[in-house]
Amino acid sequence: MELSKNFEPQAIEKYRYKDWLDKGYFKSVPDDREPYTIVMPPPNVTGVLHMGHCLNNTIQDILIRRARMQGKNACWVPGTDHASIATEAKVVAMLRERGITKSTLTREEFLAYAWEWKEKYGGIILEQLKKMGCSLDWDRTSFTMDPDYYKSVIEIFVRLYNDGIIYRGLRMVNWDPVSKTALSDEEVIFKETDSKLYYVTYPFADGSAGGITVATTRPETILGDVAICVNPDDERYKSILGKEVIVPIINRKVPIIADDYVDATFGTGALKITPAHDKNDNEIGRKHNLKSLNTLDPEGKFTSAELVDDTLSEQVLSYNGIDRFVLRKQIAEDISAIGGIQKIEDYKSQVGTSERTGAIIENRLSLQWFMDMKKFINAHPEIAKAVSSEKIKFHPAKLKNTYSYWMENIKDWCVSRQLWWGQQIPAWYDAEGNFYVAESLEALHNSKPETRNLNLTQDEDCLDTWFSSWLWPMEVFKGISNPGNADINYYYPTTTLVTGQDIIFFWVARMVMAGYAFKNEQPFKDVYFTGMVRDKQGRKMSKQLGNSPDLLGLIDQYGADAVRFGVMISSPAGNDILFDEGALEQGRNFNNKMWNALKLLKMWEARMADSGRMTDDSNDPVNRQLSTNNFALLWFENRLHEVKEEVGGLMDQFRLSEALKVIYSLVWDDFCSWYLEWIKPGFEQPIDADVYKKTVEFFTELMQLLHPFMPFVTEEIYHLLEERNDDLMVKEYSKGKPADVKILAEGALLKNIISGLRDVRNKNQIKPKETISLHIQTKEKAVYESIETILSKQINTASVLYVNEPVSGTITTVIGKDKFYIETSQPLDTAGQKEGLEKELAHLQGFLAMTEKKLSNEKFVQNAKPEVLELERKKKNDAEMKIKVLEESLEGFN
RNA sequence: GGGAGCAUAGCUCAGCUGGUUUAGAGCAUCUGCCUUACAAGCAGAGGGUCCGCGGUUCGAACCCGUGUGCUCCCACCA
Repeated sequence: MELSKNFEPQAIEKYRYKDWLDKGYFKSVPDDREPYTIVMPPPNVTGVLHMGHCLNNTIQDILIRRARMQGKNACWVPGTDHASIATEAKVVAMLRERGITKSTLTREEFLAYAWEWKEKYGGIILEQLKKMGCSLDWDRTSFTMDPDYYKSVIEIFVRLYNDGIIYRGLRMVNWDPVSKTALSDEEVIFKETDSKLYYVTYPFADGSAGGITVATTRPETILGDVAICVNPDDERYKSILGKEVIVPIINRKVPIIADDYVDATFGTGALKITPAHDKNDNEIGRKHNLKSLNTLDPEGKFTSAELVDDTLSEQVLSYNGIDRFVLRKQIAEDISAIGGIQKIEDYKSQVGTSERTGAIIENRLSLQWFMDMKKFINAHPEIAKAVSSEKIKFHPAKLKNTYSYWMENIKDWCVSRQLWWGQQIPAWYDAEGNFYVAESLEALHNSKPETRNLNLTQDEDCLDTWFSSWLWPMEVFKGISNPGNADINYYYPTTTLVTGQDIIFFWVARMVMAGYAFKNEQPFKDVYFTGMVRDKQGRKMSKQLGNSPDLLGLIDQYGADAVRFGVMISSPAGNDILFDEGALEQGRNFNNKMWNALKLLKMWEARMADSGRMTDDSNDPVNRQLSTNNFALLWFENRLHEVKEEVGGLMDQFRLSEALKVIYSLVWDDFCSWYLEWIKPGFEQPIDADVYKKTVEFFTELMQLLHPFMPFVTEEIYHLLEERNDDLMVKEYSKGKPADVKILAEGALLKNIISGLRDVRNKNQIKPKETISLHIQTKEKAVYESIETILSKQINTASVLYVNEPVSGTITTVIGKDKFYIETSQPLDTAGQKEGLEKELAHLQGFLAMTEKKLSNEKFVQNAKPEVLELERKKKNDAEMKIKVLEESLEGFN
């Protein structure tokens, strides 16, 4: 078989994925094995794959593939989220392009367009995940608006309403004027914004001179002012408390009131009160029984509709329909024209924006549905404890605090959204404004027959997306719609959740709540939080910066395995990862390295000597090979045991990038650079069949160990190494064995000596092809017996001899406790060598002094643990011995 | 304003219970090699005030205090 020069991923990935799929390896049904369950955080139904998904899903695939290979029943559930705001915004934009405005459509017409859009673009991202090799159980693909799912969300809403947890109320909410909906507090992101602080004077109403000056960033709300508020202890204003002032332009008389809330040190110490447009003003307004005058419509444009008690001038009426930010400047100018502006300062303030649309949030008084979170949590005390008690483990653990803090300071959740795409709120209103909550109109009529005669209309609004996604780990197994079914009983609680720490409140915390409240059980055992994927300079990936790489392009260019390697190699849990294409290159190179090792083995296979040919003839090259390779085989076998153990421990602790590093180094360094070179037969010589067989076994084990990280290349090599009837992805790991530390130490010594002598060759400019004669002066000749042939091959010696005295005319070096003399035809750099030995000696003398200082410290000898003390003595002895050897060697130069 | 975390080689990070040969890895850099698997490679090397200061200890990258710088979360004084 002719293997390509380099690993060529494209064709292999396609074929391998299809093969796995066809064989049903991704499928899971309940059985007797231990389940390992992951529910994928459902991406937005119209989303496309980006680096965040890539990282997140690679991690999940690694965990799920490992669990599968451990013999567990691995189940990874895919799906998408209807993502009401984001999707509706996209549909609205699509309609606008076609010249259709949402307001001209009925709800049914709009939803028809939305579903059409969902069918067309929904799930693209799931197809893209296949390219990454994700081993998802596609038969279980779920969507948060599937019929059963929809019903479950409604059912939960009704249940919570009946329990008195969900209520309807007129509250100040976060209003997104772009999508024209209320938002929960979590959906508001505060951003530092440059703005201006306007100092506006309100003249006294009684005509007396002067007035009161307030500082405001929002002149556009002035027409809704109902009072001016100062701190009761503020001496400057005590005398004018209770006086009235005139609101500029609209000429409304408003009182000067006092409230502790006002900070006398900020601005002028006087605050204008606009209860309709600010949360705190609203509070003060309620306390002081003030009117609330709304001056902005749902789109954030001025409206005078509520200003019925005022005399509206032409000027005020002319503001109607003007956008809030245009109006801000306009009103500032108009007040300035009548001399009402004292000064304007530059000012930085935190401005709330919509998480989805980026629009600046307005505070708006509106009737919404809320969930009383304190009441809800108090009804289920496990919710607050689950994370702090580590019943649910967070990785990294530091995020526990974030979770607890949020739980302890939780506020009511606004669950209604003024959108159509989502679960419509199951509440019906009669003509008198009474409302009824039920799972359906029919259910309502059945439970309350008197409602049959009423003319009822359903609430137009739908529920927050997170009010459906919080049921995800349950409802993907029909845990709400069909409780007690075989799937939910088997797969729930799920094992691990992998998600971004940015949605810890939105989603993770709420799933914990839902799990305990509706299933009386935690939703998952471990949560692995990923950080954010940033670019090389540490900037967030964004469309504006253009630093968001085209993932599918990268997969085409480097291969899926290389991309997976690249995102995993430096991404400890919870840390942001800096995306660097160099890491992908490293992954691709790694593929090639393994591919070439495979090619080497295939070459050997073609020239393999039959084991049966073994004779007693020690001159037979194959016979000789087996005995000398004995050490290499033993050593690598034990290295394998050691690393398997180490990797297992790291994976259990979710230290995935470290596990990958360890495997990478085992494959590249230990297997390719050391082991394969040690057993490599001489030019055109055959390899012993047993050595070859063993090597194939090692290679197979390496591929198995690496498989969860790089599934395609490992599966391919697995099949190319030997004819197989099974597949690597479902090959169970064998039980680990303890490593023999003595063999490992010998291997380490051998590597040390080889490196040391190669360094000597390098420094003395001995060409690689030039052979040397090596003389070893050692007291423990036995140590070298098993490694001599390997050593000889690796540093290209003509002969290895053991001596008891220095050999003159050679290059001397000291490694460990032994002296090595290299005989070469090259002219000797005596001075250079002497310098090298002196440098080494100085270093050792420093080291010795340090150990001596410690050992002569009585307190150290008294207090240190015996093993520490013993180690220190050994260090001292070793150093002394080496110094002696070095000094002897240096004598040769005098 | 409140809280959490971080600071180790040029970069990204390990360093777990304070002692493990006077601090490790990968990438990058430098030197030498087209050695019959691999130049996307091989062999080797250099590179550190473990952020500053103080303390605890026989012993500190690690513990404590303090300063500085950065990151994140929460709150939102107009």
